Amino acid sequence: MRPRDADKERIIKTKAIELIVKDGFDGLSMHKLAKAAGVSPATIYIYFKDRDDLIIQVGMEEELKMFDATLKGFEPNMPFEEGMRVQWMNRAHYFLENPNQMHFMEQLKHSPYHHQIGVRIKSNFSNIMSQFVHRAIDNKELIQLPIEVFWAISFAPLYQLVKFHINKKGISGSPFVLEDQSIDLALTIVLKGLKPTIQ
Amino acid sequence: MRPRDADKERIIKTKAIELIVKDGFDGLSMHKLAKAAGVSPATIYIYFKDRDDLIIQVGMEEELKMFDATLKGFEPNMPFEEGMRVQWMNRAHYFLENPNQMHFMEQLKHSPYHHQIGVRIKSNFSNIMSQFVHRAIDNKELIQLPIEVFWAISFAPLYQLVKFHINKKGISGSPFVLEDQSIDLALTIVLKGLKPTIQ
DNA sequence: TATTAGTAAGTGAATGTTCATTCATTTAAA
DNA sequence: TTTAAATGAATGAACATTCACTTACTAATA
Repeated sequence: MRPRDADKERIIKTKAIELIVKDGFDGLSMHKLAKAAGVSPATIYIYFKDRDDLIIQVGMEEELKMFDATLKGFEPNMPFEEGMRVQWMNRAHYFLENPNQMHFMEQLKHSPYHHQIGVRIKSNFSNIMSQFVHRAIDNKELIQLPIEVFWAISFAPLYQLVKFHINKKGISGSPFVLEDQSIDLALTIVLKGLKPTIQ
Repeated sequence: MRPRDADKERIIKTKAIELIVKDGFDGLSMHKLAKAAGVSPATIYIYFKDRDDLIIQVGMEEELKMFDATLKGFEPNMPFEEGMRVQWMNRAHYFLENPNQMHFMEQLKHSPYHHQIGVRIKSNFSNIMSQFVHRAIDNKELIQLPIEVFWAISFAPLYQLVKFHINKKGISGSPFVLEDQSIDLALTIVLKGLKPTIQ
């Protein structure tokens, strides 16, 4: 029996992300993808049931990779500030080193495919975050607040900064490059908002 | 001479947004749109040069409407906290009342169409915001920081909360409804982070 | 070790569908 | 009567997917 060429699945997935980032989901045709991957259109259907299955599989894989990267060196029982710093740096570095993946994930997140992806991954991840948040609240390192509010304040600013960086443009369309200094500043402000005021 | 039916352009634009929100840019076909709008496919081409032009025109119109809504009752020389509160409430209410538009704008923002839209609008808007921020910094109501960092911290959390609300799901996929109380709490935290600490 | 049978990988061309866009014609308002 | 709006059918390109076929590898056999 002839074995599968592991590279082929890899290159198909990679090129799919590239095409989607360049031309949107609109721009992902199976013929263009086959050509970009140096493969027959029929070959794609050996690895993926159909176009939707391809997009969903790629989405799930990327989501998983992102979570892995995010949680590197993170423990839910870390001191609050340290845990936040680890998460920020993990995310920032992963996104800055993988702009295509970040861009793809953002497109996916705002597309109708999103809700078909990754319930298992997400709930596992959010369990860890939930532990982290509740421990920090109990320890009076973090004010009392719903997890969604925590999430929005903690990470949405970082994502926005990375998006500016990836688009190479800030507000008003002026050139923008994200420096470590700005990441630090933003994190400091976020932490100041989230930590209880000492009386 | 027979005049244009103003309703027709209106309904084509509205249905385009609906279709895109439901099925993504992928799902916007001119035939489906024509059928949804109760119009011949050829009619669409009276109002719009082609599919791209339609998307871009709709995008520009929505961006403009959003900015108008955002700036209602806002003056760049307002006290910092008051200005922030006005902006938050304007945005929150506009998005919550126009979930389709919000969803559409978010899809657009992460698509390849985005960079073709609204340089003029954006730079006008960001001038106003820039004035507001610099005045607040000069007045010591706001710490010194780059405008992109300000933007990311100030508004990304609100957008994230609204997205949770529109998806009806928080992190982990648990049901979520955005209440005024959470908006207030989030704004309070953001302001605490942004305002200089009194020594 | 050499040969071969079996099997799934891999293919290019073909299929039928759907797509964006145009065209010849009709309709309705000025 | 004139003019542009409005149309349904037509056009050709691009689309996702399939199919009949070839290729390359494994493993059983001699």
